[in-house]
Amino acid sequence: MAGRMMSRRIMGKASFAELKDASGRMQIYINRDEISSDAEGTMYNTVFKKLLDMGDIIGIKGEVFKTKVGEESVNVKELTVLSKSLRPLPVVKTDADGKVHDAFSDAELRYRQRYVDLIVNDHVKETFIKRTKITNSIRDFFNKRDYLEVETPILQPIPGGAAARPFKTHHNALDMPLYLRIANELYLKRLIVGGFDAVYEFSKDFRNEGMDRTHNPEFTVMELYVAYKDYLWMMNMTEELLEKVAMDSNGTTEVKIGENMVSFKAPYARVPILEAIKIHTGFEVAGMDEIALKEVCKKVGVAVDETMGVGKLIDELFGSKCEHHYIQPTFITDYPKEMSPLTKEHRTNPALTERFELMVNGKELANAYSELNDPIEQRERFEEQLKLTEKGDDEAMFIDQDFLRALEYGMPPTSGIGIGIDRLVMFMTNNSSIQEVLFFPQMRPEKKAVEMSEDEKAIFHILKANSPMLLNDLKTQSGFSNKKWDKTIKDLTKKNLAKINNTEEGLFVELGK
RNA sequence: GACCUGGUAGCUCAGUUGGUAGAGCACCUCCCUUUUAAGGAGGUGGUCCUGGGUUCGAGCCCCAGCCCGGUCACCA
Repeated sequence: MAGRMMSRRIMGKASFAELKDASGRMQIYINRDEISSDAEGTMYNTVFKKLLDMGDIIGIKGEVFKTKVGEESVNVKELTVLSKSLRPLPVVKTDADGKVHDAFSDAELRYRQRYVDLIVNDHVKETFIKRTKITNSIRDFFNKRDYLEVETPILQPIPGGAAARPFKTHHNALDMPLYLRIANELYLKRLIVGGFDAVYEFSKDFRNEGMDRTHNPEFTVMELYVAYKDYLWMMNMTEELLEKVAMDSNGTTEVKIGENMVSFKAPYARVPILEAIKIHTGFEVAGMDEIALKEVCKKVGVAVDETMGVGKLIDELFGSKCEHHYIQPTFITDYPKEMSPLTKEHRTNPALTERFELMVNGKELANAYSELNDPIEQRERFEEQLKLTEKGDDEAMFIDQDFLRALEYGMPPTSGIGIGIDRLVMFMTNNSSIQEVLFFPQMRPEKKAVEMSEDEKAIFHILKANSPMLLNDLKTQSGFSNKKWDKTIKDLTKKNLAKINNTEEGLFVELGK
């Protein structure tokens, strides 16, 4: 067997050590005379005792036996050094009481050096294994129903399908801007137009917005579209899916999330959003216009501003007064039209749409619609969004003409859903931070300390006191010879510590960034 | 973006009123043949986040900044 040495106890001519591989840890027993072929016991005394450290990777051959204490161990007959660790490994030890000593727990180091985190913190590896179990469970559920997993563009000319600020980039050959997708919804619907009955995609989406413990600039959403279904059908499917995911990942439908026990056992409560607002604020807001809604917001202490339309106001009311109440999985349904430009009008109330969001532990986990498939109405809804943009809402949606053209060829009645995979994994693994469920969460780059020579420091200090300054003045003040000056200023600019600007008034030197 | 913590050895952390920089683990040296959180003895190891200031003297006090975390704001 082979693995990384995670602990070592040397007792004269015999030693115990622990080897760790992907499947776990195993104790090994090493005896000087059994692994050394020469009289000096080189392999044991020099190699094992002196040259090897914790964290080194070794291979062994030997026989399994039980020690006096009853611990299953391998009696090593042959030892091979496979790989040396040059950096000391943080050693985490757990005592008989289960108390952890010297945990590698600094969040910054753990995220920046996830490889170390994974070596020494076994529970971290468990989280990511569970993450894969969850996505496998979802794939399994869909594939058994013959839903087709597809891939759609990440680089999009028009960032559509959601309301968010995109990352922008540029394609040189085509000389055009491209955006990293904020959603893949409009592409999946094009595929439904194309004749697939059900398509899904695990989509890495990108949003250029704030970061906190539930938001990372890149994150994963699973989106599914099924033709000839509506949002009522989708609620039933969602219940079934989440019940299975909970069973496959945790072996139970009862999951502990923070302080709460959450049951993913179907069915889930269904509450219309206006009903929820009535329950938690006491106001009946159905049919209210913008002015009346702003009144209500003021009364219950929700901040409003000029750019907010009816949709956003209701969203705010729900977000700040209701959302956190829904701990057990609950479908919040029938959102007002203004908030849902891609959703089909409600079958009994034209002010509403056939949409639901699934709330779990007070957070949104999924968002689904009966999709709007009327191209004429879709165009009108987009135009309303455009008006919102003009009003100052910088997140209202762009108009995607090609998507409208696709709809004009006819899209069957369809229901779609997006499930936040990172959030789902956070729930199923009881983590409160998205950084704990992403291998490599986004971090600020590490600051590198730039080393300066004495000469460089001297010039840097003069410059720092008076930047920008004329190049000739700086040279004179430094008192350096021509050659020394030339070398020093070139090195400083190379390290981006200084910058030379050629302007009409002459050559200036300023501090770099 | 605002506010609040924190930043000291490879890791986890102490550091008193401002007066020589500390512990445990890791690492190095020595002793020990079935041990167990970490057997015993000795040793190496520091940009106390950075830059200014106050002071005879700063890890500690003051100012500015950097970075992590948290709360809020923003954000389907």
